[in-house]
Amino acid sequence: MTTDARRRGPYAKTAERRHQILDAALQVFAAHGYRAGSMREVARTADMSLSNLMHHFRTKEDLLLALLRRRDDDSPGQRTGTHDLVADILSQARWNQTKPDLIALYAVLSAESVTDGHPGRDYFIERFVTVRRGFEEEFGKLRDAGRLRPGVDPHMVAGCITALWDGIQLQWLLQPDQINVVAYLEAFLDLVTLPPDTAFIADPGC
Amino acid sequence: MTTDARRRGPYAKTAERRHQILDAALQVFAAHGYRAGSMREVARTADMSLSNLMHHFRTKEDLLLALLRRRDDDSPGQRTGTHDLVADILSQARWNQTKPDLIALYAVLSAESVTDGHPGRDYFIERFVTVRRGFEEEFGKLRDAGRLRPGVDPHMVAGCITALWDGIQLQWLLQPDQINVVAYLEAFLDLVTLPPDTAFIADPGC
DNA sequence: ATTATCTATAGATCTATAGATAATGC
DNA sequence: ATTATCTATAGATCTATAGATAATGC
Repeated sequence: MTTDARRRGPYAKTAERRHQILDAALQVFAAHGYRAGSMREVARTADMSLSNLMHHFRTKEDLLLALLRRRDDDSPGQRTGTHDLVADILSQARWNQTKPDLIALYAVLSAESVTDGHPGRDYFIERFVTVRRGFEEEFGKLRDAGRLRPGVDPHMVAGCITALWDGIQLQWLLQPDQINVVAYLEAFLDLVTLPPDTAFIADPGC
Repeated sequence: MTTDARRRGPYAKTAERRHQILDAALQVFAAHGYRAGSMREVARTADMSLSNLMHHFRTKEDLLLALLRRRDDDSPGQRTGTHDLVADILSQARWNQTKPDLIALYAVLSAESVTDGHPGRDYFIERFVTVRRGFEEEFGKLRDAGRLRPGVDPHMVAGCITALWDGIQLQWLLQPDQINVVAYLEAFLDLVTLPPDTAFIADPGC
């Protein structure tokens, strides 16, 4: 009844090897999407045999889910920096420009995930819920600090900035030289927020 | 030297047949994307043999491009209705909810088009340019009519609404019951525009 | 002795073509 | 006689497994 008592577990280098594989998968799925990206090419990119790849990740679906879950660990935490929401959003957007592969991965996979039987669907549903909820909370704080333009609803702003951000990054991926992601986000944030000092001026009304 | 003088051209029913095929392709590519959607399944959906399908569209790429180009003909013209831009945008958004297949097709293919060697890439680049330019012109008119909030740039609004619209539709495709596309668009438009009558009140300043 | 790695291959696709027959139009 | 349609198949994938050998750890 002892469920596999004599299991040894992964060797010392295995964690690093899996990390290398996920790096390769990121490249391949960003460049071709999940469906068109092949396990063979991931293996080739990671410099190993197909069988060895499939020893580490038993199915293609396992590989995708592991890749998606990794972001939630090693990404720079989506705005952990200062206590200024607007500045943090813009600095995250600036950082994104340095990782076009990562942006392409999420743009391509999130859209692909609406297709029939896509294994990433649940991940992206949950991710959108989480991201919107996080923004809503932070914009709520901003409103409480009197820094949100009157009448602006944190829930609406949260949904809008999530959608706007993804949408404008997609256009940027197609025309990197034509689209200034940061400028669009800044213009939108300017619309919904008030500058820190105006909080005093705005209150009395005119 | 006469370049094919004795060519007869397509038969009477051929145009309609091609239209049926494009309907099938819309279903298949919306449900699976371009790469994972197969010619076999398009043929099956259109109730014909694979070879017959490939007699009408010689390659899969031809089929995709024909499908993408068709939209520009038979869609309701992207806001031709009234002379009120805001109302037209919202009514178009409402109409979109009745065609989830069409929305999925464009969401999935536009993102897929950023992948290596995707045949739809040029189409989507041009489409985004056209859509943004159209919006910029229309929001420019709105500004000239004094209906744009002061300081709002038509170019920026054009880019923002294009991105926001696509982004929020993607979230709607994943969670149709949670996401109200029209409400988000309306909230954004409320931010950038002034109600028709306030134009008189707003001018003098306070 | 267990894990990591390899070569080889099974079985299921997929796009595209070859080559035939049926339907349509000059 | 040309176009529309079919069955059959070539050739190139792809995921996953079988079964062997090399490396690591108890």
